[in-house]
Amino acid sequence: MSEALRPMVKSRLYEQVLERLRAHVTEAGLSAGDRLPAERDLAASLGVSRASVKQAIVVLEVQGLVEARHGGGTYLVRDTLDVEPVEQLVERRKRLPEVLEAREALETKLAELAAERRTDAELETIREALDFMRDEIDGGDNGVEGDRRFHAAVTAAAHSSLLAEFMKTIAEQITESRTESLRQPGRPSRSLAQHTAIYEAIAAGDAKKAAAAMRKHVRTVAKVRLLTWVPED
Amino acid sequence: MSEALRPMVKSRLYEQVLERLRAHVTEAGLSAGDRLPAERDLAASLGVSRASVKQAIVVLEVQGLVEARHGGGTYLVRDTLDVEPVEQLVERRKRLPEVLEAREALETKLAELAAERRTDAELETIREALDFMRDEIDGGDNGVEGDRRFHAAVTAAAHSSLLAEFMKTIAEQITESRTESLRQPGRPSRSLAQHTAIYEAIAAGDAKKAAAAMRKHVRTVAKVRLLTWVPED
DNA sequence: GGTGGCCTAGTGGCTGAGCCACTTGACCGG
DNA sequence: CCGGTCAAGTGGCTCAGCCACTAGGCCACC
Repeated sequence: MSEALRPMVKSRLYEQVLERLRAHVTEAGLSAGDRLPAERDLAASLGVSRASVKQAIVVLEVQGLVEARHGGGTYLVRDTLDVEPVEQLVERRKRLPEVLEAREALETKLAELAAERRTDAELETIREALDFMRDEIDGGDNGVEGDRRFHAAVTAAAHSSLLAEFMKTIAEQITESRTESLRQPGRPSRSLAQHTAIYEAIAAGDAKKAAAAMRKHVRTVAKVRLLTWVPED
Repeated sequence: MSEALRPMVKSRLYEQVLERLRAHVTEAGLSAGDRLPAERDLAASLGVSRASVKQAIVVLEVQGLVEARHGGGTYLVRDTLDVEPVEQLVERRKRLPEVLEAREALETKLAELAAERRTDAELETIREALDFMRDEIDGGDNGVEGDRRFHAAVTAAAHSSLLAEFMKTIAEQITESRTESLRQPGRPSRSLAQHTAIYEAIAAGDAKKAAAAMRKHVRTVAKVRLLTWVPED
């Protein structure tokens, strides 16, 4: 596998402008309310066209970091142009332990809510996911798809779009840990048992037991993941 | 009152283009992988300059909704251009019950982690917040600022930037419920007692007890809030 | 019948010049 | 001192055009 299939992402010009802009704000020690240089000046000093500067400013505008006043200049909204969005936070691999903590917090509550609110149809969907996982495992697979469906179904049954949204932001990282966890010998069948326990608590409408079962399950996954954890960079 | 103080939010042109673009994708039934019309065609059919179309596309690009390939066209990454960011979700007032659910999920875990990880300095900060709240209440105030500081200190002591980030997205809503809760007669002193219990569990390093105390506290707040809850729109 | 190279139309990336609308602040007359 | 005016500065937007790159058809060659 050579470097032939490298990322090869040619940085767009406005991205470079963005970086220079952030650097400028930091170096010049600008803070909220301060005015940025005029677009024309920025274009000239950065050696790019005004259109490219404009694109960068538009990006900062939609991110709420800057406010452009027609005829009055462009102003900083915060003390920095650096964005620390959840997405970026999640990017860092070393944050995986944090992701698993967050998962425990969220899914425990989701299981509790699901036990209280699930409709019969939603319960059926959860059951189907469980069956699917069982079939996968019986067929020699590790049941990762059934696992995914199960948790998705529980999340849906909890009827909390806010918690669901939080889950979505860490979904990718969870997928990683799921795959890794289920690769451990003997894990799939034990995982199925844990899922079954969660299902039964939700079916019975026992919120407390559902939460406890989910917590136990998630902690098991986290433990496996942490054992194989190797700090990076 | 004339129309003099109209909304006055002059929508930037690229924002209008953005809307038209989203509408087009929906109406034309485009899905992931499909190609958008060429920039020149879009500019012509929307009656704007190519630069404005470009700004809109740049916005979609940084949001990861679209992928522009130099010389190869611009392609949809998902089935829609609509974004449902957490912020937007939180905006809706009717979601407040969900916010309180999320708060319980997050803060319970935060208290647990704080009990395990807090440094002595962080514990001291939590204690100071508690003292501050007591002084406020003794002075006839409702202790809302001390309350805020307390939860902020616990969040910091948990050392989980991801959970902290989630808390930040619902911070504003929590402030509302906090104020409303502490306005109830007799609430401030009872709230102080609950906070003290949380503090002691964290001080003792008892994660389980800290989580339980925090859960109880948050549920009390949620209950008050829900009692005064009046569905809107 | 492939197979590989070439060529061209189409497309995004970017520029430069320019006009308009709006803001700001200094200047001037009362 | 006040109020109006005006010019410079600034963002909003357009137009026309060049370049770099991609995709797909075409053709010569094997």
